[in-house]
Amino acid sequence: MDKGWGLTLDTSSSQSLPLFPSKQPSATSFSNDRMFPLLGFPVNLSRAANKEDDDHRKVVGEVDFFSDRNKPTPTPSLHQNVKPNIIKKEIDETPLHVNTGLQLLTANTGSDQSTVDDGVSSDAEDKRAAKTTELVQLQVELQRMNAENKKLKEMLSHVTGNYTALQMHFMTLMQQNQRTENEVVEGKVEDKNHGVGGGKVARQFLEIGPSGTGEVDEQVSDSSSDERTRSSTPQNNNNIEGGTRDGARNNNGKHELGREESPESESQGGWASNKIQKVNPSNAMDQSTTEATMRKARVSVRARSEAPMISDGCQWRKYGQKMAKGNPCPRAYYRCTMAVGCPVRKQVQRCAEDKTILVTTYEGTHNHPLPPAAMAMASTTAAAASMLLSGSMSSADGIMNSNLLARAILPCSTSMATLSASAPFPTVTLDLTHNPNPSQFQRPAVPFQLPFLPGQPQNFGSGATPIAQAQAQAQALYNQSKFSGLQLSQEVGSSQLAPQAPRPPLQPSQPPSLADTVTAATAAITADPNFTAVLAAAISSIIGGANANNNNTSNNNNSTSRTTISSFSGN
DNA sequence: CGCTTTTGACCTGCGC
DNA sequence: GCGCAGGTCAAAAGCG
Repeated sequence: MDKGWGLTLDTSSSQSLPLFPSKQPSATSFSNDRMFPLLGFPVNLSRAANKEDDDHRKVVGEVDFFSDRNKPTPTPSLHQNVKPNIIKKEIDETPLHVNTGLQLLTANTGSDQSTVDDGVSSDAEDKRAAKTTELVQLQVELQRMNAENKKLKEMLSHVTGNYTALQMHFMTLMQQNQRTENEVVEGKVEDKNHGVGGGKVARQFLEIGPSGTGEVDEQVSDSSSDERTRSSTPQNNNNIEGGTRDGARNNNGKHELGREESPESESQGGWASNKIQKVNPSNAMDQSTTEATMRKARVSVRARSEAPMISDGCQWRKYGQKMAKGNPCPRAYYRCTMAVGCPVRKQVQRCAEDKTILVTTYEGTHNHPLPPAAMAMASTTAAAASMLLSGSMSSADGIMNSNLLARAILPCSTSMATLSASAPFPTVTLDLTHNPNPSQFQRPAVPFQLPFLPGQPQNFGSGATPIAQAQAQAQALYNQSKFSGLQLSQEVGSSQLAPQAPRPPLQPSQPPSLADTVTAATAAITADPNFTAVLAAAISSIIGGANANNNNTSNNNNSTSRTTISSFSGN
């Protein structure tokens, strides 16, 4: 189910794992307790018990020595010899334990007994006996709750540890993947600079090999061997002319060699899924299969926008446009131009049903440093792809992950995450076209904890607390999104914001106007690359998102979380 | 002049 | 085998 990582969290129900108990109207309620860090776990750190204990003291005729409410009891005669100061001192010297009001009750019991000792009537004795019995019961209950509390904390610690390990494992995999891609590109550039031919032809020559047989070229670094393995298909053995062609399409009618000159098709596969299916069934099959699946993963974002293309912080170059069947709007193909050989591509097309909806589909991982804004989207796509593929490869269509993903995304973005691992390309679709919930819009559900410095280098993979980084970023960027997004919405509405037009600096002081239309706001938010940071954080902090969702479940159910498994057609 | 966009042609996979 | 649709390429055109 979950790749056997040793951590299974069924976030669909909070009953199976009582980590997050809701408020209970018992004498040991957590109602006045502090929230446990990270997960909102309630912990009773107060000396004085909560309101119920307070009420209980009133019932048993106790004196509240911890407040200014030291009023005479209803039976002052019973307390005339009581010395509050002495009792308070006694209580203060009583060792305190976290999560318990036992000592207090014990002290109060003693005080109560000392008070009752002065009484002589049988009624008083009966009452005292009843109170004593009740107090004993309360003490037992408190002890039980203490034990349960301790167990819960242990469970929480265990789960947190597992989650941290899982998070680090995920980040390690992401870094390795990124490093491999960088090595691939660097190897190509190095080969190209060595002057064997030049340009595309040289690269093709090197990648195919001097003989043009598609065999492994010794001049190419080991890091790129897998890509050659992918391109060195049995069919490539027939492409003898591959090494002599002039860079145009080869005579064999096989365009795959011509695509080899496109590094993105190799390192990431790009949209050229056909190549991936030609992997040589050798011992590299297992590795390449996983990588190929990784390369095929897509992240699609549906958003209302009047702009021709959403601004995601990257530089794109349009390399093609096609009319897709069933859609009068053309589909544009872009590739990232921020670095030579960046494998990331995206498709942009308007929805046929609603032309105000812009569908942007990303594939691949950047192999170069990114600005923070672009980092957000890159992290989002990478994390979403990894999340999607981790489910598609091991579980039934990533149902579990789809739940987690949607739960993580939805509280922040009011979007609908649709995952499809059974489609030709495993695709996660973030539908941002639904009406946002104002309450969610204003308050991120992810429990942000750390301050965010916009100027700080953002490295999702190196920090010991990547989740905290992501959360912090999400908090800050989310706030920025609320401002800059609305600011952009005005531009969109007035001047039809041009794609990739330089955006004015953020103006946090500008008051957000939630009275804008939903369409304009969504379009603006989507156009703002900062928005994607929220998604990145949400995906990265998948568990946190689940917890947040869990909290939402216990507090309110106004989340419009909806997870569906569908077949993404790409249109 | 260099970069980007446009656009027609080509290639591949898939279904019939 | 043929046609269709998706995806890509590269020459030509456009633009600053």
